Amino acid sequence: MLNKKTLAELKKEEKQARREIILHAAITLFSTHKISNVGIRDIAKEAGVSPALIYRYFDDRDSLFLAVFHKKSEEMIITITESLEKSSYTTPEIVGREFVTYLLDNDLFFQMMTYFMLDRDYNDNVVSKLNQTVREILKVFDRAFEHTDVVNQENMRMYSHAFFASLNGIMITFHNYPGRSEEEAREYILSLASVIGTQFNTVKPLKE
Amino acid sequence: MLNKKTLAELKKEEKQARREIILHAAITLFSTHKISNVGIRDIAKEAGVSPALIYRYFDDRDSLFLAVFHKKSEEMIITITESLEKSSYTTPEIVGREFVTYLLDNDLFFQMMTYFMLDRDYNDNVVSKLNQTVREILKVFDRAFEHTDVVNQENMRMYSHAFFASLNGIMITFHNYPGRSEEEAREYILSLASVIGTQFNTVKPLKE
DNA sequence: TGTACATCAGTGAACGCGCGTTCACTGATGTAC
DNA sequence: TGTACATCAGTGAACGCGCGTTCACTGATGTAC
Repeated sequence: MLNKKTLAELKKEEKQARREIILHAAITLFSTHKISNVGIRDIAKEAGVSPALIYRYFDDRDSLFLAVFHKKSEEMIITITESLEKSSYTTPEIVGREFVTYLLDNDLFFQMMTYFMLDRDYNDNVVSKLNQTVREILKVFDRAFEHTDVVNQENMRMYSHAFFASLNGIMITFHNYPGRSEEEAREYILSLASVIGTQFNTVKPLKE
Repeated sequence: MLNKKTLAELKKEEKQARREIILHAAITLFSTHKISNVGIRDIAKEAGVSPALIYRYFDDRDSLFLAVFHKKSEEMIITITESLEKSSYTTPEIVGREFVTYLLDNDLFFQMMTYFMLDRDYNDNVVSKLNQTVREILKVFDRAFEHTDVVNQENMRMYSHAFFASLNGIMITFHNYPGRSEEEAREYILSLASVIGTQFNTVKPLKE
């Protein structure tokens, strides 16, 4: 009986392991190629399996892509959270620089985020998991505004959202800004993130 | 002689007119479908011509798309500029609301802007025309900061860029935010734009 | 004015390629008696 | 322990579709003599 249970568990773990292998292959390719240029055949080849096998582990292409995004999001949240916990206090500017630095150093997470932000016609299943992931990301930002002197909770979330969106915008707008080297773009983006962060350090109330 | 000249001119105008017909067909389709779902055949059909004909007027698909973006950008710049000239003074908050309102009312311009911002592997010709267009758009924002008390010209442009990028980010991040109706999303985006605009009305200097 | 030729807009079909997904099948492992 | 059957991971090829672009061709108009 016990033996049977263990075997079933091993089976399950094995399946999970194979899923991870496919995910890992996808991540490898996404890191070295444009996401939209990576196909199921490529991932299968990289993972050393047949294309058809992928459909035993993922419903479809979108689900696989979303799984990668979810995985990368979790990594991001852990990294940023740990990094912020090291310092005794948190300001929007600090969170902003931290987040943007992370985006610059982890292009894949950034690419996946924009990929899902812009091309929205997924099935319900994908959309609902996507929301969950986005909400988790936003929580990191909410915390940056917890100790500012904003009137109420609702306002706090608005500032947090505005800040998060602004940083995304800076990345999207200037990431590939032409005529600049990668290093120059990086510097400029960090400067702009500081500009925004500074404006948010002590938030100004909206006109009533 | 004079007659000949006129005929040549008419010929040229005629060619320009046909180009416009194709552009107009593209705009019609882009306005009612997702940009990435509109193909050359669709545009040709809408314009009432053969697909092959389009290649007499545009180098390739990207060039046609870019021409649409350029046209829409010019419209945007004119509309915003005229609107701003009506009021006696300009603040970042006013420009911000104006711009975001325009984006919300003119989805096509917004879609094209993000389309070109994210998928950057065009040929040199397209890239250079794209830059030109983006620079023209940025000028509108530079003007919003001309009368703020920023130290120097270089700083001014940084604030202008940060502001522009922030508004884009708000649109991109919350345009399709799920669980909200279109009207709710619109309200929320305008609120966030105001939050950002307010922060920028009197810009705070960066730490030295 | 008439004729031979050049030019060029325009066309529909075809090329060529990519890609998500499915199909029919194999082979190994597990299960029931 | 042995045998018949079920289950299921896994496969390579094929399906089906879309789509940017080009090809070979037509027909009208302009040009030179």
